[in-house]
Amino acid sequence: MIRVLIAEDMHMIRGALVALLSLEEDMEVVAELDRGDEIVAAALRTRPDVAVLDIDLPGVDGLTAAGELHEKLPSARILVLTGLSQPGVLLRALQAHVRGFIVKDAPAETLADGVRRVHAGERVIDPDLIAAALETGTSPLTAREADVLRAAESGLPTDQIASRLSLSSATVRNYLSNAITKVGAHNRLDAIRIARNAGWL
Amino acid sequence: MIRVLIAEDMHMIRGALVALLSLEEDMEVVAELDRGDEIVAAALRTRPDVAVLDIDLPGVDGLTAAGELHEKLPSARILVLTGLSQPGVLLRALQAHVRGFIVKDAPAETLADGVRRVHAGERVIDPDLIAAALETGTSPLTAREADVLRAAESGLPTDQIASRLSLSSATVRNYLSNAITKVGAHNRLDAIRIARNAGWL
DNA sequence: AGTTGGAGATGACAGATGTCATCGGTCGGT
DNA sequence: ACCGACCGATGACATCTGTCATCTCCAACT
Repeated sequence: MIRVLIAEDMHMIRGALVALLSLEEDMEVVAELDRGDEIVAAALRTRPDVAVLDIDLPGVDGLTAAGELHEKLPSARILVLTGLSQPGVLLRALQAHVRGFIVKDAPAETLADGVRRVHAGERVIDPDLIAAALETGTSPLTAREADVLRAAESGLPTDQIASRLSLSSATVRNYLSNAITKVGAHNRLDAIRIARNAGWL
Repeated sequence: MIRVLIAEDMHMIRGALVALLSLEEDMEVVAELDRGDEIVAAALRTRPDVAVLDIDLPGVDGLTAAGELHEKLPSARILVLTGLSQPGVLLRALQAHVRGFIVKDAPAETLADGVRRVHAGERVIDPDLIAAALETGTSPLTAREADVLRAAESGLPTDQIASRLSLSSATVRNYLSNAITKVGAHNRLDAIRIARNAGWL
C-alpha cells in the first residue's frame, strides 16, 4: 500500500484527485492539504511514501515546501503537479529534490502511474517539458532584476516600485531596462509576460 | 440516472472530475470533451441532462458554447465550472442561460450537489460570487476599449496595436486613456490587471 | 593583488505614453 | 428633428519610460 499525501489549493480539484487515487487498489491517501505551510507537519505526522504537491499554494509555495520536506523526511518521494508548464520552474524543482514533475494537462492515468514510479525510485518527468526547459535555459535575470519585474507586475509606476524596494527610481529604471533587454522584450509589460511564461518569476 | 456531459481542457482534472461524479449512484457521465467547439455536437449525440462546462476552453469558450447549446438543446441544463472567480463573467454566464455557476475552489461535494440541483430546475450560484458581481457591476468599457486593452495585453507598443486593429495610433491612445480612467488605473498595465480580475476582458 | 560582476546611483536624452480639447460621422431612442 | 453615446481622428502638451555612459562600493574568484 503506497501512502500518499496530497496538497492542492482548489478544494474541488483536490477532492477529485483524491477520488482518482482512491480508485487505485494499491494506494491510500493519508493526508489532504490546501496550504503549503502545513505540508511538513502533516507529513511528519502521517509518514507518506509519496507527496503530491501543487506548485502555487497559499502560505509557502510547493517548491519551497518540497525543499523543507526533503530535509525533514527524506524517505518521502516528491511528485510535483503543475497547471501551466513553465520550463524555468522545472529547474528549481529539481534543485528542491523533486523526483517527478507532472502537468495537469496529461491523461488522468499519468498521476497514479507517476506515484507508483516515483515510489519505486524512478524519476518521472514529462519529456516535452525537459525539452522546453533545455531550450529556455536558466534565468538570465539577476535577483534584483527579478524583484523589480515582480513589483512592476501589479501596474505600479516606476517611482512607487522604487519606494517599495527602497531604491532610487533611476535605479529601478536601469534594472527594468536590463531585464527588458535580457529577455528580448520591447517594454516592461512584454518583459513581465515573457518572464512569467518562462517561469523566471 | 442523471446523464452528465463534462467539458474541461486539462486531461487530468477532467479525469478526476469524472471519477468524482462516477462515485455518485445516480449519475452517469455520457460525454467527455476537451474543447469548446465540440460541445454542441456531442450533446446532440448523447442527450445529457446536465452539461458541466469549464469557462476557458480551446476552440470556443465555455460561455459561447453554453449559449449555442441552450438554443440547440434547451432540455440540457448548464452548470459552469470556473477556476478564478471573476465577477463580470457571472453576468455573461447568466445571459447565456447558464443555470449554475460553481468555482473550483469549493468543497468537492458541491459539484455533485450542484448537478442534482440544476437537474431539478434550481439555480445554483455561489453567494459570495453574487455579492462580488453586484459590487463590481457591469463593465464600464465600450467594445472597442475592451478590444484595445486585450491587444495591449501581449505587450505590443501603441502603434502596433493600432495597425493590428486598423486604427490610428492616436485613437488607440485615446481608447487606452479612456479605459485607464474608467477602471481607475494609473497606466495600461494596471488597467489590464484590473479589467482581467473583474472579468471584463 | 587584480579582475570581474552585481548592487546601487546620477544625469542626459529620445521616444513612448497619458491627457485634453475638439472635430465629424453614425446609430438608437424620444 | 434632436440628443446622446460610441467610433474614429487630429494636434498639443506634460510626463513617464527606456537607453546609455559613467561612477562608487563590495564580494567573489584567480
